[in-house]
Amino acid sequence: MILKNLKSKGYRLTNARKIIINLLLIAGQPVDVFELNRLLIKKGMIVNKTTVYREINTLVKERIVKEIQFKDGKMRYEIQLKDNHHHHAVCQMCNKITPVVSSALEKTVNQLEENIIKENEFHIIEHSLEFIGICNKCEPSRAESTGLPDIKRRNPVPTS
Amino acid sequence: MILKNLKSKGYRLTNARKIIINLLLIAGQPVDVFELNRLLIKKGMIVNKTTVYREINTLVKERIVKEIQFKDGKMRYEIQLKDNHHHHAVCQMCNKITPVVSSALEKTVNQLEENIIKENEFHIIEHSLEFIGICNKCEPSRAESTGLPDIKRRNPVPTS
DNA sequence: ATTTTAATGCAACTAAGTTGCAATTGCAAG
DNA sequence: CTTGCAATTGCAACTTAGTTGCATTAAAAT
Repeated sequence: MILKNLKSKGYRLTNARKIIINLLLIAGQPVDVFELNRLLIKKGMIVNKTTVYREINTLVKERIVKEIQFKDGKMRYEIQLKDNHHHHAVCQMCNKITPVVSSALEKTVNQLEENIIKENEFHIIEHSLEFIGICNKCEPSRAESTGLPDIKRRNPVPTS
Repeated sequence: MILKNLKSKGYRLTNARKIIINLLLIAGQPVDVFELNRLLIKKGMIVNKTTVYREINTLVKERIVKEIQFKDGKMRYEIQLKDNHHHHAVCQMCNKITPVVSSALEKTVNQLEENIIKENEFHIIEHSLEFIGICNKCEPSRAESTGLPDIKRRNPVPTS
């Protein structure tokens, strides 16, 4: 369906495009370009990084892929499946990503968006909500160590 | 109070530190390092970018400053005042930032966080919620133009 | 005033992402 | 199935945010 949709819009179904879409579908969680490249190589395909970036931007533009930023300075990408709106809980230490779904939350957020549109006169296109924390697996090691978590961020927060 | 707090923890009250804190207090909205530098120069202070980055990281570490990412590839920083938890609506076109406050939303999010902690066994430290859209001022020009908004992003989404 | 150590500046570096351009390749039409 | 054209790709060089090591400077405690 994704491919057909793209084709109908004049895009070509190139190898790179098809494989990238497939990998993102399989991934099931946000991946960065480095990871995507690793997956491509594993599939026996070497795709230039320029192409990967351009391809992803095309998919973002066509709203097939959604961009997500955690705090490590790189964009991550996730396939947008219909009726699959969700958020993420990210472990500061191991970067493990857990999807978070809550209809109650969506309801409140949608309500709020309507209010913002009315009151602040601001047209909202989308929102991004991320939870940052420490997963169960990393929690013990954090308690043991003298230091703070081995946060994988571009801008590391030093030990307090 | 911020300065006293820092001093009590063994930090020195250097010129750069004091001015940076002041500028962030005055700014009242998230600023990036480029902007912060501009403000410093306007105040007659030239501070090396390394120092600015290091200073901000110190303030983040001490939870005086909060990091926020929109989608233009640079971190923004905002002073954390107590009882001032809020979110942001960002205009894709002009990058104008509007604070969003909603006690209903906080309530729902806190509820959700408790559930995540219980069910997913994930310890949540913080969350980030941003609304992306188009402000009133930019909306007309968008309607007129053939193309998409002049999105100020590192990874621009081309016109469809 | 002296000393200690945090903070600073500098220059060189890293890494994510972009750009211009020439070469390649889908794919539609004949 | 060949041809032509525009979309796509690869490459190399570039941009920009942020980092690091190290020598120097400057708070502030004594």
